[in-house]
Amino acid sequence: MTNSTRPLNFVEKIVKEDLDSNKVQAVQTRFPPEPNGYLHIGHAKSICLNFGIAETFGGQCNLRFDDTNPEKEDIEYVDSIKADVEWLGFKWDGNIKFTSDYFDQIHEWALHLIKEGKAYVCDLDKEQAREYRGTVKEAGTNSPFRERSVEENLALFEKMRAGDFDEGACSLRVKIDMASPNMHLRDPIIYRIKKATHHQTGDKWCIYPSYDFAHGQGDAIEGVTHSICTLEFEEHRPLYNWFIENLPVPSTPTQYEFSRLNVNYTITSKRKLKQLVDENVVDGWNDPRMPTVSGMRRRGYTPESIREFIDKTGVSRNEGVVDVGMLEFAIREDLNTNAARAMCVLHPLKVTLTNYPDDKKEVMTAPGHPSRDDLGSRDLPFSRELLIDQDDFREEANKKYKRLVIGKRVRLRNAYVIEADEAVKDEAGNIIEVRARIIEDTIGKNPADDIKPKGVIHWVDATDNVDCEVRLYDRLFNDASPDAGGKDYMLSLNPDSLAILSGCKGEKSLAASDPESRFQFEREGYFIQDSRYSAPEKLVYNRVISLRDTWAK
RNA sequence: UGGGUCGUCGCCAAGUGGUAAGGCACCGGGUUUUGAUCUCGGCAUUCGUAGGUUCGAACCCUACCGACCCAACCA
Repeated sequence: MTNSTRPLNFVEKIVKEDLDSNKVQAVQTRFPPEPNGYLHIGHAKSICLNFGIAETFGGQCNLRFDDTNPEKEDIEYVDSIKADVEWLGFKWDGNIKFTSDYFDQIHEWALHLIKEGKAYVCDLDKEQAREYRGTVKEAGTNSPFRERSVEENLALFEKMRAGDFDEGACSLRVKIDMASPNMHLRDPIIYRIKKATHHQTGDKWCIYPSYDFAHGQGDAIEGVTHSICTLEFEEHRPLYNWFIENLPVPSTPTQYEFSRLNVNYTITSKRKLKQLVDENVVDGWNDPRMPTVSGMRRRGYTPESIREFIDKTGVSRNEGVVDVGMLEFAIREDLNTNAARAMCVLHPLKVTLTNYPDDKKEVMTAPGHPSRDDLGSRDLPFSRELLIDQDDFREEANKKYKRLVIGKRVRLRNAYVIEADEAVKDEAGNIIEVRARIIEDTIGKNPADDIKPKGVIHWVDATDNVDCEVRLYDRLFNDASPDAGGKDYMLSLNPDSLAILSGCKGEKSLAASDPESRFQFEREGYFIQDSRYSAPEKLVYNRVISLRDTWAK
């Protein structure tokens, strides 16, 4: 949600000014992904910006697939992108658009340019074209095919279209300036031969327009007023404008650039993310450790938290790196107020309450949330044998340790205060059981002798509980900038990014919970059932994020 | 000896000639049956550096330094 009190970002200011000055009547934006991969957190920023602006200024935002390269694109991606945009909570206006919807029009515009003497078919191959283009510091040279006649160009382009040439044999170029300091203006290629089947147009075409020759035109056709993209397209803007000025387009959109989102300890490059998937470093594009929208969704992030994170992170032209801590803060903030509480013991250790009758059973009642009555309450069976976490017991400890210690007391959350008497060990010396006593009449009140416990620990009944598997995630990379300066990010993978704990014991109420609902396992963190592996007979929980821990080990 | 863009607290980010918002992180106090939450307080005499203009500059000018982008028939 857009925070109404925050100042407008620079793009919003431009939109507001254009609206106030009547430069535009209504704002029209678009989110233009290429369907060649899954959406990640960086795309989420673009989505929030484009849809967000339309929303706050009463305009519209289209979803348009920029599908000018059939070799890299696939319908699978089209579907996942649609699902991700919707999940994030945005609705595009009208039908979904495809740049390929405009191929006929774009083709006509290519013809228009040829007739105007502004475009020509060039027979230079890739390598030759590169040589003629010059370098970033040296001017290029005109192609020897630059002065072909309009008739010849028309005929040649038609042969390209008809499939008479092999891929790479020639291309259609626009005649601008081979000496321009801007490389994109050195007679850019606007149509190339690709004998590939397109996911939308099938085999209708064997020539496809380039990004530069399609994007702005698509914007113009859709009446996009503000074409928002990332900084690397800045140098394309003169070309973008050139086409808008030299073609009889129906409207005149303007391109604005903002800096893309970078998050430390994270990579956001489709190619690199794909490598993690292909090499099975992760469990697919939606692995809970992936910065993809689908991965974050499976991890347990809420759409609200992602939108909030992006809002707090701002929009500017500064190339910065946002601390993952901000993302973690956003999801903790959301889940703290919205997730129901529950108890789950991750590393069970048996506690026998020696002064509690073997045949006695009680049912404790605990609130679903400390401050939200609407989240109801839950019943917690309690008996002589309980389970607590191994980390919550020590035979002896210093005063800083606020959990169970022999001879000391601790509060069992939502139940009695207990005092430990002895630790039972196996032959190897491992503690396998703690023998303790309850202090009578301490439910909801302090001990009568006024010796108050220092801490509170969570627990679960030793038999009346639900078994589950818990997956603890940590950052995928140990390096804050895994791929900076051409570093090999595969070398900084965190070997401990996933820890699978089996035999965890959760409180009884979990068995009946909705697979989609998120919980705070008290004193541990926030969890959600894993959409891939969890089943009613075998619950699997993903840890979304741990609780903030100032005690820090 | 090309062009473009950017440099405000550890991180993100307002401010655009009138004397440095906010968030994250961090550090303290209080509350607390989650070492959580909540709450109170602290946290840039300084805006990449050096000059200049001005009564007054982070904002204007000049030079310098640093970072990023551009030589796919990718987007």
